[in-house]
Amino acid sequence: MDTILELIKQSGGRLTKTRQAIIRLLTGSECLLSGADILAGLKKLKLSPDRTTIFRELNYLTKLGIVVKSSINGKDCYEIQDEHDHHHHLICLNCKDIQKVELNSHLESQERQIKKQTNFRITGHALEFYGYCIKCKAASGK
Amino acid sequence: MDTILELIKQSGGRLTKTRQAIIRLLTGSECLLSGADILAGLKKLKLSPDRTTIFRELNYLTKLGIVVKSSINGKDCYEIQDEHDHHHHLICLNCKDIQKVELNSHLESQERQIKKQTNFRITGHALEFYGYCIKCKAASGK
DNA sequence: ATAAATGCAAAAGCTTTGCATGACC
DNA sequence: GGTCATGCAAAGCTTTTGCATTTAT
Repeated sequence: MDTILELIKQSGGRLTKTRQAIIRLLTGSECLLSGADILAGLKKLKLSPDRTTIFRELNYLTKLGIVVKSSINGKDCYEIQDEHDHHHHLICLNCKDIQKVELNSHLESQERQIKKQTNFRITGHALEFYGYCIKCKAASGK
Repeated sequence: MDTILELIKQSGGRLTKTRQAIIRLLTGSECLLSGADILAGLKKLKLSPDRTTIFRELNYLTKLGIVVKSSINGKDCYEIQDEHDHHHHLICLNCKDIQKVELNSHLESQERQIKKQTNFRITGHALEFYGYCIKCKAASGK
């Protein structure tokens, strides 16, 4: 958290209320948040910035590498970049619920392999499993 | 290809020109195609259906399980569902180019593990690596 | 003949841009 | 005081919906 604020100041950014609240929301979240999720979270904190501000902020944080952006169901979703918390997501095709899942995966070694083979510089990855959560299994037609 | 057409007929669907052309485009494609990509491909074949038709068609094929939909850069992208061709994607953050990559991955066994642990019914997954392709490495600020 | 597919117009979501105003350091 | 951040209005892009018409079987 402190390193994040440091990074922002270093790059000439300011520590506004909204910015700090957004970072706190993302840091505290167990899962991916959309622009709308962030907006809802801020309202609970008695902050009501314009949607424009949210998106500008999220793009700003993405460019600084503080958050990671991914696309789910046509929406941009964001989460804090954290080398140590390595997880992925289960996305229900019926209720659109997203849940976190931990994998003891070999993705890191595979990334190294890909780098060698393709010369592509990998800066991150997203792994999403699609299907039906417990509640929606019935609705899925088996 | 024949099994696909069979599946469509069985479910009461018709084999229209556009539908067949879309399936051929997706079957022939090395990579994920967006709605706009499909539209462009059809124009080359002297077909110019409305955008609406494309999206309706892609949703239809998705529901039948013939194609798989995923979200990339805020756009819905589609590819033919193929159990045997198991690959993933490298997405350049700069030029948005998508390239295919083959992984000798352990994802299948991990899917089984997740099923046990969470009771989530997994029907598919998407693995995307983000970063910078060879051409764009320079533009990325190293 | 019947049900499915299409085109067109319109709207709905989500995200971005431009510009003037206001806030942080 | 200068630069960064914000709000508002408007536009952009992708996708969806409704309805009347056409087409495949």
